[in-house]
Order: sequence, then structure tokens, then C-alpha cells
Amino acid sequence: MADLKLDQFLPYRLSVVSNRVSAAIATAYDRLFGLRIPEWRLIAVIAEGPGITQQALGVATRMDKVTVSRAAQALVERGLVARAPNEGDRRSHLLALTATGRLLYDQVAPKALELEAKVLEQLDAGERVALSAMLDRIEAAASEVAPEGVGAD
Amino acid sequence: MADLKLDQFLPYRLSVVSNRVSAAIATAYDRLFGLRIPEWRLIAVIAEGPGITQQALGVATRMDKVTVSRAAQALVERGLVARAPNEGDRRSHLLALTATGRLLYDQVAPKALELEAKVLEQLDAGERVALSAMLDRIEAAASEVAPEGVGAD
DNA sequence: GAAAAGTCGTTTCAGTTGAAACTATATCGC
DNA sequence: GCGATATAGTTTCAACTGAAACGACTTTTC
Repeated sequence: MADLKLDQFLPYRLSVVSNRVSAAIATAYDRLFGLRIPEWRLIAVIAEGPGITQQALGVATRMDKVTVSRAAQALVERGLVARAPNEGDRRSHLLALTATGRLLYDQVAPKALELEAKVLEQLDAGERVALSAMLDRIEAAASEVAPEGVGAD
Repeated sequence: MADLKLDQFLPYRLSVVSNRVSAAIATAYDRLFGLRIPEWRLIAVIAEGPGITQQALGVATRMDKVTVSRAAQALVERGLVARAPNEGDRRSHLLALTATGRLLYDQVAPKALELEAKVLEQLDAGERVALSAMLDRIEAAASEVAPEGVGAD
């Protein structure tokens, strides 16, 4: 049997690194903007293309519809996002940033890119491309091994 | 301002991929061995070097001491791990695998490596080395940005 | 055109997590 | 030595998460 060292076990390494990065970003967003991760993810996607349903947001952010629902409510209550009736389908609404929301986004986005840059400046251009491609392939392989879900190790 | 697309944002990609991989592994372990991730992590580290305290396990697995405590209790109750008194320091115990635990480990470890292989077979040898090195550097950078913790994005 | 089946979003509930408080033991400072 | 401080591990509690049940609306089927 080949030797199993936790420290060299890819799923473990991936989980640890991801959690580290996530914690850094989550802390920064919360402190600077009072945003949780699900909220910030919604804002990022809504900014890309306004007039989007929660169901589409769930697909785009890979978050559960419950998480999307709660994040959307929080953003609406805070006046950052507005719901317009969806004439084509009255079960859903179309979400868009309010003026305030857009203002916040214009602050959040550069900050996000700045934080990402701090992490990415460890890698040269070629490495970044390679990393991205590897992540794609790893994700695809993992999806085959087990169908779905959010998990632990 | 440079464009921010969630899909290309590294912390998000990392989180999604890590969660995917984690979910795949967690499901497999639970189904095959009835082990949760914290439990399996403890087993892996205890197998590497028996006679270890929970505090050391926490460092080795980067898990909270509460998580370690609960996982250790579960393993002891299940008869997979035994606690020996630590003569040098009676606040702690020294944990080791029981015979049953060792037997289970001998099944779990190859399965873990097999699952990892399924994911890693997407990458050639050079890529694996590169990925590992990049993860190290990314983790280090993230640790600088924000000190500690487990998080979200 | 109305019953059956499906989908969007919310609410409820049970499980998991970690911060903080606590107990027991150990070490430090004098 | 012994009171003050620190550490190992457990328990408690509040927050977060997602599965399942639900309500509202839509589509399909006959």
C-alpha cells in the first residue's frame, strides 16, 4: 500500500487552502462592507447581468436556493437590490442592483480584485493559466466520482 | 476598474472546486466506513504516529479543538481509538488506534488514495508538483492577508 | 378547461460548526 | 510552596446550512 500522509493528500490540501483563502476574504468583506459571502456573490452576479431570477442566481453561484433566498432578502432589506415583477412568470422576480447597490458594488469589486491579486501575485502568468485549467479538470473529475453537493474533505 | 467575473475569481473557483472534491470524498467515506471527515482525518494522523494528544491532532489536521474532541469521542465510542493516560501531563491523553481501528485504517487508506488518484489522473506528474507548490504559496499569501480561521469565499 | 404534475421561492427543522465559558491540571513568579 | 496565570479538553450556546414540507403559480395532459 502506498503511504498515506494527510499533508500530501490532495483533497485535504485543497480544503485547507480554500478555507484559508475563504476566511481571509470573508473577514475582509464583512469588516469593510458588512457583506457575507452569499450576499457578495449575488451582488457580483447581479452586477454582471441585472434582471435575473433567484433560480438563475443559484445556478451561477452554485449555491442552494435557500441560501440564495436568504441572501436576496438581506440585500433587499438593506436597499442594495430591488425586485421587479417577472411578467413572464409570476412565481419569480427579477433582481437588479439599486443605485445604492451599484455604488457599493463599485467599491466592492476593486477590493475583491485587490485581495485576489495579493494571493495571485505569488504566481506568474503561466502558472495562473495552468492553475485555472487544473481546477477545471479536477472539478470535472470530482463531479464524476460523486454527483453533487457541498462538503468537507 | 478591471472586470470582475465571479466565474474567473480565484477564491470562488477554489471554493467551488474544493467543495466538490470534499463532497465526493465525504460521501464515499460515510457510505463505505461510516466515517465523517474529522474522524477520518484523525485516523490518518494517529496511524502516522500513535500516542498523540488531541492538541497535536488539532495542529496536524488544522481543525478546531472542539471538532477534534467530538471526533475523538466518536472514535473511542466506536472502539477504533483508545486513550492511554499521558503520564507527563494528566490533562491530556495519548491516542492510538485499537486493533479494530488499525484494521479499518488498512481499508480506508487505499480507498483514500484510490479516490485521490481518480482526481489526480487528470494531471501529469509535472502538473501535480506544480499544483502542490502553488497551493503552498497561495496558502501562505492568504495567511498574511488575514490571520486565521475557516471560512466561506 | 380542469386535474395532475412541475417549478420558484419561503419557511421549518435538524445537523454541524466554532466562540466562549468551564473544569481539571500544569507552570510561573515570587 | 502557593497564589496567579496558562493550557488540554469538554460543554454550552448561537449562527449557518441544506433537506423536506409548503404555498403560489405554471405547464402538461387528457
